[in-house]
Amino acid sequence: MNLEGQYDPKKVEDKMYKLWEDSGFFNPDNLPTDKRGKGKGKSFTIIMPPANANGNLHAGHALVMTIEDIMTRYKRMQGFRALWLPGLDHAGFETQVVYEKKLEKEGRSRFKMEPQELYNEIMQFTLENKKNIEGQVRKMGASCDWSRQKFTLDPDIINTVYGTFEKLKKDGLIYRGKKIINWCVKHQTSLSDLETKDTEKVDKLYYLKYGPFVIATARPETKFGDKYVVMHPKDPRYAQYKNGDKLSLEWINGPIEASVVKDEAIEMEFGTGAMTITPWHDAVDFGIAEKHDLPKEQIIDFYGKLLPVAGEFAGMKISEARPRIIEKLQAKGLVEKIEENYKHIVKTCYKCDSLIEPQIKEQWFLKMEPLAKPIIKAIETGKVKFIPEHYKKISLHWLKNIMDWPLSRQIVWGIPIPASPADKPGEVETFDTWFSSGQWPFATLGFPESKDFKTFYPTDVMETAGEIIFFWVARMMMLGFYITKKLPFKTVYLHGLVLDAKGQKMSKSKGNVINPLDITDKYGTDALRMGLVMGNTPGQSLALDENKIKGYKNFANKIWNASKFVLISTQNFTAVKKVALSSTQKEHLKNLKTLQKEVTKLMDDFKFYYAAEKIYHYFWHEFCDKIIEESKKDIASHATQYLLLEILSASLKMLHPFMPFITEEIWGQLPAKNPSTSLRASKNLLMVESWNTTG
RNA sequence: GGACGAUUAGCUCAAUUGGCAGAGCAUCUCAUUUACACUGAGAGGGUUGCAGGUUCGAGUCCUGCAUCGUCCACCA
Repeated sequence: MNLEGQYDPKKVEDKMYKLWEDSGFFNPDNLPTDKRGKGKGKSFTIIMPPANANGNLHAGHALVMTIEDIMTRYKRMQGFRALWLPGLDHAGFETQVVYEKKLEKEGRSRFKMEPQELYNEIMQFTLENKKNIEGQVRKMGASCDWSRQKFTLDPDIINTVYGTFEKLKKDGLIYRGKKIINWCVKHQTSLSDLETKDTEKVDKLYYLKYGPFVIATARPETKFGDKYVVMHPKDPRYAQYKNGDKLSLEWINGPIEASVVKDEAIEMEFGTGAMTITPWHDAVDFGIAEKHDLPKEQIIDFYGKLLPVAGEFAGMKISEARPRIIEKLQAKGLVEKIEENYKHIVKTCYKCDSLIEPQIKEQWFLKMEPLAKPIIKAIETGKVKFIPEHYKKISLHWLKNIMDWPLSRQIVWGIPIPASPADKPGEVETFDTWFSSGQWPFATLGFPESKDFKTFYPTDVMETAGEIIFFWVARMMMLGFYITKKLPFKTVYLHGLVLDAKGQKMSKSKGNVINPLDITDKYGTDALRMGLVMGNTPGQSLALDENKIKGYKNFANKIWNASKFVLISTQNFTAVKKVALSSTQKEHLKNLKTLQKEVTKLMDDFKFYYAAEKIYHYFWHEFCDKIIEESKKDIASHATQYLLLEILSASLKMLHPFMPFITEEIWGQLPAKNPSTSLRASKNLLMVESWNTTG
């Protein structure tokens, strides 16, 4: 009897993980083939969202590991050939940003480094993190198949990515366009719309005299080249002006000739209802210029400084130039009024919060509409199931309004875009990192020829954060379907954010970050896993309270002690053919079976929070508080001992997906295979035991 | 401006899809070494955000409103 004292996770976890890993059962090819369960050797696949190899495991990862491990262990016990394929993402821009911060601390800068030198350093950094994260994933008890682990920069993955790019090109879906993009001046790269965020800013709104018109602008520094004044065709105030009218007027640096353009894009209510356009530095203006075939001129360079067109202001930064330009305009009597406290929304870089400067740049774009079409249909006809369901609407809305995807990033850390005629010789152009991760399910399984692809694709469940539904999930569906003609997964399960105990978003600046490894150290992995799954409905954010986890540590100890009692009390238990159960005992077994059915259904419905609660409640308040207490009256009875062993073993099975370490440890100490009960402990690991086989 | 979610015990959340509103934590009372004090027995705590409607029956379905949150599109 080794169940001494209290449950000590430290004595069990590392040892147990090694035992599992050495068993080879994380690899579905090694699973026992004599399964009788529901799965009967069918495959079950989850591709792990590849963790960014640029830091440590955070609470969100811990949640991913917990939910996906629960699914995988459950299906494995049901007799499926369960594959959970782990991976890591080079996470292009994200990682480069992390590394740049590191460089900054060391007083260095990426712009003073040779691209290859920078690439090599980041690779080194990434490989170190990769090792780190692999250890942390193991610590969470993840039963994933390490032999199939993939990294987004593996040669075969890169090949797949290039193959997709070629095919897209051949089908006319890739084009090189000179379009307006989001430019981060600090990071010196373009960003997709998803990589920018909106920030409210208070500025001044300047009303400037532009010939007979008054135009409102918050950005006078972009106005040097403005030669078109636009108004709504139905605006009665400007009825006298016709599209194409020319007029001469005095502007910032002298007289110019301007033309009138009429366009519905103008809001009559805003400002004066008339505006000039700067197609190079504003998305709306760009659209108007495209529509009317107007010339576009760059005013601000890629470092945020004014170009020679600004005359005396050339070379100045925006912040420096703006007040001086206004001074000059005031001196010329061209400022009608200045509205203070003008609140508006500006785009900022989602990493560094600096203002996005829209720029026109030649880039690779992917036409999304043809890719989105079949996915819209698939979602509408229910070919893919969303959990929770409302993500269906969210996805459809996005897909139906989809924009072309700018694929180019001006960073070294990533997969280089092949044969890229970059704007300047020597300029780097790599794929947006989501272009490679968007191909993850089929790329990791070795599309098109490998046996794995044929066996495990399409995958069963894509479990990831609701936050990245557009970034990743939608794109995986589009690229996956485009390449393989099949949707990459049948079910999308989206979890919410993990928040701190007060429901606040965790952030380094707030200092409320909960490190899952600290929790594991303090309370054990099983307790953390329970804390992450209990009360966690899909899609909803979860407040992670340390007290809650402490409660599940107590539960682990409860399991430990109850098992101890059962094992000590049944030391002399011997098998007989017929067990003479009392009617109460029969009732207990019947209730157990009912519970098994309920839990199985809840697991099948992805209601892990509810299944966990059922088992928890049953084990503690039914088995421990009632059945064990009752048993003390006639603990010597054969039937009583049989009942205790039966319920204990069935409970361990149901608990295993949630609390794998403690249940496996106790399972190993149950009496050896016994023909009169369903116990068959000595040969098999619990992780490959059959899910429901009591009675 | 559009969409989506949330609103249930002091706190965090359930309620297996229309059938007796329930858990954990917290609080209070009792038990005092029991397999387990990381414990046990019990108690208090609710007009399910508001106003209507459908129904034998509504936390659940319908309509409107309020508050909080998230996402999308945007005004120079």
